[in-house]
Amino acid sequence: MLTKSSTELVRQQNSALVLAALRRSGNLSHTEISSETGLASATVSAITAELEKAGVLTKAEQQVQGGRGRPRVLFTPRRDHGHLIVVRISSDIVQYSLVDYGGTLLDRFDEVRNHDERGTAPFARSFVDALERLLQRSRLERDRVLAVSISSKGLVDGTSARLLWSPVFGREELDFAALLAPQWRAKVMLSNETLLVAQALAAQAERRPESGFRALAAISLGHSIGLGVARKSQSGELDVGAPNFGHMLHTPSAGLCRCGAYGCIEAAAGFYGILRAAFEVPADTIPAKFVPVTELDKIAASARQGHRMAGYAFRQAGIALGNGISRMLSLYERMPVHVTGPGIRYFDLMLPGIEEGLAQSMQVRLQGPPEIAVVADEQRLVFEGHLERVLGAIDGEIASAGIA
Amino acid sequence: MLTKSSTELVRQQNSALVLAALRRSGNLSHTEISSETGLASATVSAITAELEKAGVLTKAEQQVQGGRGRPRVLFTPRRDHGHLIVVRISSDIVQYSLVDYGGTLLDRFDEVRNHDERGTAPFARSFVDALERLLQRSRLERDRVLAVSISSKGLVDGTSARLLWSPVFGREELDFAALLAPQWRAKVMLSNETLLVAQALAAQAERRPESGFRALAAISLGHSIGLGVARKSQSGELDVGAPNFGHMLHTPSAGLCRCGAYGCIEAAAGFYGILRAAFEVPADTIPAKFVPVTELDKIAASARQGHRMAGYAFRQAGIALGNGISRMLSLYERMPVHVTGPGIRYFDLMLPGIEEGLAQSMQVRLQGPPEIAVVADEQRLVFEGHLERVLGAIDGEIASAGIA
DNA sequence: TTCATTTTCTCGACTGTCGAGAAAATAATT
DNA sequence: AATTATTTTCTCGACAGTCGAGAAAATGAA
Repeated sequence: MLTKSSTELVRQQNSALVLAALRRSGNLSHTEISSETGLASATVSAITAELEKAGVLTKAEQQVQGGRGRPRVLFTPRRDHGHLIVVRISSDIVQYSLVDYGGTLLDRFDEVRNHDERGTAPFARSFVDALERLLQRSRLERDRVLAVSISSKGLVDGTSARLLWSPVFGREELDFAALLAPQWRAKVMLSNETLLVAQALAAQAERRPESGFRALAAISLGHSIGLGVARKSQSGELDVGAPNFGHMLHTPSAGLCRCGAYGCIEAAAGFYGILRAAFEVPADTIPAKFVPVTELDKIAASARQGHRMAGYAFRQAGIALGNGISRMLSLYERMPVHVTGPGIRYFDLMLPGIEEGLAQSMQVRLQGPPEIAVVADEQRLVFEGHLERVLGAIDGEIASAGIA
Repeated sequence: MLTKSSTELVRQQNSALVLAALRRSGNLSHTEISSETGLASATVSAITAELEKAGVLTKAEQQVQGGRGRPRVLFTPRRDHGHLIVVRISSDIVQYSLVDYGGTLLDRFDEVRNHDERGTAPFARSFVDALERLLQRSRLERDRVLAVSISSKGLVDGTSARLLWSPVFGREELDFAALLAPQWRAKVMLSNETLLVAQALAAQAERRPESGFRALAAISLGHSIGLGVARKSQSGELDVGAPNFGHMLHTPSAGLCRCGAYGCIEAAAGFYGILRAAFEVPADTIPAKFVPVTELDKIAASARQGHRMAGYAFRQAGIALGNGISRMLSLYERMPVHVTGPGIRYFDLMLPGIEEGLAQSMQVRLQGPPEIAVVADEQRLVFEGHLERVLGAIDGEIASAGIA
C-alpha cells in the first residue's frame, strides 16, 4: 500500500540523508555533504541550518588546515545532544554501556549473572538498578537518555521490545518496554544478538560500494545457534531479521533440545549437542544448562587426534548446520554466510560436515555452495550493530520531528 | 542506503497513488480519489489533468445519476492506452491472453504442450509464434503491447526474466527477455506461478483493511510443490517472493527427486512421490515425468477405504509439507498458509501428516500452528496475480515517466 | 596590498501540495 | 419559470522545498 507524499516528507528524507552521511563518514564539510548525498549546495545549507538550530549538529571546532581558499568548516553531530544506553545480555554476563550521540563510549561495566536465581523478576530488578547506576556514575539525568538498546539471544519481538523466548528464561516473556515505561522516557529497543552482527556486517559492506552488497547471513556458534539475515529490499533499504534458526527443525533423530522440542539444529550443533554426541549420552537426555569451553576444547583436541566419537560429534554438528544453511538459502536466496561466536574455534572440525550437509540440497547443486567466511570478535560486532541500529533510529526520529 | 528525494518524486509517488486507487476501486470521482488517497482536492485536480493529457485516464462516459448537486464525473483508466499479454505456462498447456490497460480480457487461446520434444528451442519458437498470432487475431500492432507477463513453475530470476530451473526444462535456462528483445519493445516480466497466487491473495487481503494483513504464504500442491510468500515490509510496501520450497531439503530418506537431488519436499509430497510411496517403489527410482490425476484419485480412494500403504503415502506427504512449513515459519514469521493446486482434492488425507509435521517444531509449539485455508481455483488466482503485478509495474512506470 | 582560489552563503526561479472559496451543474422548492 | 439548496469540480494564492547561479567570505600566494 503506497502512502501519500508531500514536500515536508521530502525534507524529512533529505535531513535523514544528511545525518546518515555524517554518521557514516564522520565530519564532513558543506561541499562534502553535498557531493556525498547528491543534494544541491543550497539545500545542504537549509538542512544544516535547521539541524544546527535544533541542536543536533555543530560546526567542529578544530578546522582542518589546507590549501588556499576559504577554509572548509566541518559539521559533526553534537555529542551532547543526548545519550544512549546499550545493554548486551549474554549467558554469563550483562554488559551495560553509556554512549553519547556521537557514538563514543563514555562508561561501561559488566554484571555477572546469577545462574541460580529463577524467573525473570530478579533479573528485571537488577536490570533496572544497573541502568540507574549507569546514570549516577556519570551524573546524568534520566531524561537525557534518548534510547536504551538491548540485545539478547533468543526470539524477539522487535516492534514491541518483548523477549519471547530466550535460552535462559525459556518461555517466560520479558517486556522491556513495559519494564522501563513508568520511569524512562527513552525509546526502548530490543534486538536479537546475531541480527546485530548481520546489521554490523551489512553496514560494513555498504560502506564498500564495490562489494556489490545485496544480502548476507551471520551465524553465531556457541551454546546456542543464532542467525541474522540482512537484505537490501527492492526500494534499497536494509531489511534485517533474526529467524529462529537454532530451533528450526533439523531432524527428529538429533535428540531433545533444551527448548523442549526434538531435533532442533541447536540440539546437534550447539555445545551441549556436541558434548552429548561425543560422550554417546542418550539423545533424549535433558541438555546441560551450561558447558564450559574447556570441556569442548578437550573434545576438540581428541577429535583432532583422531578419536572417532569426538570427530563424529563435530561432523554431525556440521551436517546440521549445512542442512540448515541450505534450507535457509532455499527460502531466501544465495548469499554469503559469516560465521562468528565462540564456536569458531572448532570450525575446522565442523567444516567437512557443513559441506556435506550443504551438498545434499538442490539449491546448492544448482547455484554452488555459498561463500563462508569466519569472523572473529563477535562482541565488537554486536556492539557496532547496536550503535548502527539505535543511532539510525534516533536520527530517523530527529529527521521526522522537524524543528519541533 | 537512503536516496535523495525531491519535489518531482513527490509527484511521482502521488500519481502512482492515484493510479493504484483507480485500479483498486474501478471508477472513482474527483472527491472519491481525494478521500481514498488522502490528497487534497486541488492536488487531485493537478494529477488527473496531467494523466488525462498523457492519455492514461479518461472521464467515464456513463455518468452515474443520483441526488442533487453537480453530478460527479468518474475517472477511469483509458482502456486503449495500451495492451498486455499474459502467458501462463503449465505442465500440459500454455495459455496466452490478451488484456487491455483496463484489465479486461480481450482474447485467449491455449496451446497443448508437446511432451516429446526436447530442449527449450522448439518451445521458444512456438512461444514467439503464439505471441505473433495473438497480435494478428486482434489486428494489433506489436508496439501497442506495453508488457508481456509470463508465469511458470520453477526457479525464476524475476529481475532479468530468466527461468533458471523448471520442472520441464530442468537446468536448461530460458531467457525470455533475450527471446523477445530483438522484436518487442514491451517490458518482459517472468514470475513464479505460486508467487502470483500469493500476490493475488495478498492484494485481496489488503483490500480488506480490517483483516490486518501482515504476511501470508501460498502453497501449491500438484506434480510439483510451489510456495509464494507475500509480506508487508516495514515501509508498508508489499514484498513478494517465491522460495525454492519444493526442492528444499526435507530428509534424505525421502528418495530421489526429479531435480536430481535426494530428499526434496517434492520427492515426498509431489504426485510422483506419493505414487512411489503408495506402490512401494524403491526410493531411488527415477521419478515419473507425468502422473495423471486419475492415477492419484485411485490411490486416494483406496486410502479412504483404509488401504495401509496408500494412507501411508499421503501421510508421509503431509509430514514433508508440515516439516517444510514449520521450517518456513522458523525462517520468516508466523503467517497464515493458503493451500491451492490440483492436490487439494487429497488435502483431507494429508492433513493429519501436516499437523504431525508441524507439531515437531519449536516454532509451532511456542506460537501455535498457523491458520491453514484451502483455496480452490488456482488458475484464476494466478491470472489475477499476473494482472496485479503487471498493471502495477506499468502504472509505476507511467507515474515515473511524468508527462514525457 | 592585490590577486587567485576555494568554500560558504543567498537569491530568484521552479515544482509541488494545500485550503478556501468561486464556479458549475443539478434537484427541490416556491 | 424562477429561485434556492446542494453537491461537486475547478481555480487561486499561500506555503514548503529544491536547485542553479552568482555573490560574499576567507585564506594563501604573488
